[in-house]
Amino acid sequence: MQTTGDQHLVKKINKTIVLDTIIKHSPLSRAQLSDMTGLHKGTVSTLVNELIDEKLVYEIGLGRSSGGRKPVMLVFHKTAGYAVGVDLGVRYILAVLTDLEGRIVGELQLDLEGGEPEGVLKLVEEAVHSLKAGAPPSPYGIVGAGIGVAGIVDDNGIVLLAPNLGWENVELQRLLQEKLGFPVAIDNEANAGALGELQYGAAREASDIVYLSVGTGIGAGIVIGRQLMKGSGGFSGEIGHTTIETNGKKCRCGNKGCWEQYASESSVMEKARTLGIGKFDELIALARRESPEAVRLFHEVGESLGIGIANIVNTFNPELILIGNQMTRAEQWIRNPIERAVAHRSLPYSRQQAQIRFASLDTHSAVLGAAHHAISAFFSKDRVTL
Amino acid sequence: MQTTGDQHLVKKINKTIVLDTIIKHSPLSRAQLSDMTGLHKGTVSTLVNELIDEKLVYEIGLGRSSGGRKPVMLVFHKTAGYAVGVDLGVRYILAVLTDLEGRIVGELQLDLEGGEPEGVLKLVEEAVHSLKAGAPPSPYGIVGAGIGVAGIVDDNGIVLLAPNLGWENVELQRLLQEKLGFPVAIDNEANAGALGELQYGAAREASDIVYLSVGTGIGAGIVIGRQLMKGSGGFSGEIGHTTIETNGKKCRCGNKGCWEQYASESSVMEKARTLGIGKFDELIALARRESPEAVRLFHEVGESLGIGIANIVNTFNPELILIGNQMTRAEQWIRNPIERAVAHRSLPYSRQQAQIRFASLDTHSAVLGAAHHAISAFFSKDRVTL
DNA sequence: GACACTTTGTATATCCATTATACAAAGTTT
DNA sequence: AAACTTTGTATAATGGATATACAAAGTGTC
Repeated sequence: MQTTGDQHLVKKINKTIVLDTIIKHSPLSRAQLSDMTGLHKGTVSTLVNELIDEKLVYEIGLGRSSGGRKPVMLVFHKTAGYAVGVDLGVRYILAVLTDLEGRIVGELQLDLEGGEPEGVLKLVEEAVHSLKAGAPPSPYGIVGAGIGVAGIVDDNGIVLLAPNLGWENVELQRLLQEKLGFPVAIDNEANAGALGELQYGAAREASDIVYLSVGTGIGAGIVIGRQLMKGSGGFSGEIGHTTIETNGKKCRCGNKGCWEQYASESSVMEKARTLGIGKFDELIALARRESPEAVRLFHEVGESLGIGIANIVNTFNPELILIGNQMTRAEQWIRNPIERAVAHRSLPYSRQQAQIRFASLDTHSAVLGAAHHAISAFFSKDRVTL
Repeated sequence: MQTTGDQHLVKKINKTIVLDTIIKHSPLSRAQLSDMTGLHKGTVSTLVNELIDEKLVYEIGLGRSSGGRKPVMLVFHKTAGYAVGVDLGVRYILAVLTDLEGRIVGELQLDLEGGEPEGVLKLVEEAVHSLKAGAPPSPYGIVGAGIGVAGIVDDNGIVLLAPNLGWENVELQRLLQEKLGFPVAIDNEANAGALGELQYGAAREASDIVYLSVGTGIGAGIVIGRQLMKGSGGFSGEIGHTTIETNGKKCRCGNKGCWEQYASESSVMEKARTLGIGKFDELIALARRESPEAVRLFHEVGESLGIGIANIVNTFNPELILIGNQMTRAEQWIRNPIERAVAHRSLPYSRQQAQIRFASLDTHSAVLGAAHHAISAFFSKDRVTL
């Protein structure tokens, strides 16, 4: 039994349009809203007044006249509530408190040494509580938390497998939600990153993008029509395990020649270790000092990255490919090799439209995406889009 | 200025729901419709009566009583109009006339030897006219034509490149529409095939599928949430040119190690030629007679197909992968090698959900998908879905 | 067969969004 | 100061959906 149409639905649709327009273009008058949305003046008035009652919008006073009565300017009440975003990495927990526009108002980072789910959960809980304590008073309080996890997450917020954390079948969503007392949403780290860039970063204007989280492994957050493509079980984007070398290096996953064996941070570090370099930071530092070996390693990983990116270009015809996570730090050395490989290996028509860029939110793509997930869940009750 | 909500929209939404339900479950009474859709009895009555006026639905008489007044049974008027589907292959033109439910009521096939767009267009036009002449009289007549082309097609129905036809920048949609006098829709062959299987074939119940057209090359029609994923310019699905062997065989596209160099019909035939076999039919015949060489060739191509399919499984997490076009004919020899390769090379969670099957419409996936495109365009004026 | 009960489908009233119209308030321009 | 503009609200009209009542046409039971 699908959702049918009635007046209530119409109102939801129009209210969504009005609120979205205010969020995107405020400050704005009712008259301007009517012009921009095509809704009748009276309709806009009614809806805006309801939004004001709900504390989601408020009036900031009069604007400039253009030959008549001065308009009352409206703005989105971005501090009507706050959201928490958590990036649950392998070696760290990064947590932020944001307002409803995704602006960071509190941040907290702590190191992690893997460990049992219970212990890590405790730490996450503490981090969230401490951020919550720092949140200014607001009508809605903390509207929810979003967590981005470096692992495979299913539709029910269960972490099926997080190899680098050593987790299997952890009911993260349920456990955290019980402890925190507000809604919790779980996503994998690449999807969270894609959401973050889509909403607040380099992909704000884009529609079809692929966000690549290049760290220990390679994961993709795939966005089609500004919506995450999650796959039938929520497992899509495990693109690091696609084969780019039929009889290539063995991978932990059981396959041979997986992309991430050639293009991930781990794959560079494996080679770097033969040069006596143990940490990614050191390798970056070496490359900065123009060490030919370090630069060569990055050139190699860049070419390998380019191969997989060309595959993405041919498969998805996206308008934008964003490279995120640790590997962004090597941008200056890998950019050219990537572009060369893509130029050689992708089809002209798709390549023309595909921009390749680096994540603009830096290390914060995933954590902001997670926060956005919470914010969007908060609004989703009253939202309908066509 | 987005579409806003009003009563007209509500009516469209509900009418769409009612018509879709009738199409899917007819024969059906108004009372049953009310139950199934959740719409009020009176609303259903009004909408059904309008659909009857529009000749899209009619009453076939009384049904069984279940302890009260007998219901009036309604059915979709599937012959209220007809659609034309054309599969414009490299060596043939296959055209069908279908009713509004996609059932074939006329078919026509002719050989093609490549050639200039003008000549081919003329042939297509003649084929369509001859099918149109055979269509029974109906309220709406021919509602439109859909064409599936073996090449790269953009959003405006321009065939940017059809290497095997030798075409470049042919304004197929405009040219045909002018000549035929009814709406024409152009798709590439893989997208058309995906649509066909989605609507009338093995994917009728599925939501996220990848249809692989494995012929001269390999193209994919990617369906997410029962919608074609077209990419930002309409060029998505050129999956045959993804790299599975970094330094592999050279491809016409300029890349090395493209999947279709190992897993397409052409790639098998290239090997077959060294055995003195010139036609795919011969190779199939040989394999039927259990020729070890022929069977070995198919085993090899099966394994290669499996590699790319595993990549698809990991990337998309689809519920269904359909293998279509010429290669379906080798099903009995390639099925096991494909499954073995996928089992070795894809991640367990995604693999569990991914069924791999062969196109159930056989050689007609694309032509029926093309016809469906025309039908759905005809209905789209009055359709809104949430 | 009479009676009670069900089921179907329509007719009419009510509800509630939007739009249309009118208008008051508060500007600018000449 | 007078004429015109612009903004925002109040009230009526419009057109959908739902709610209610009811007639028509069944079934089942004694």
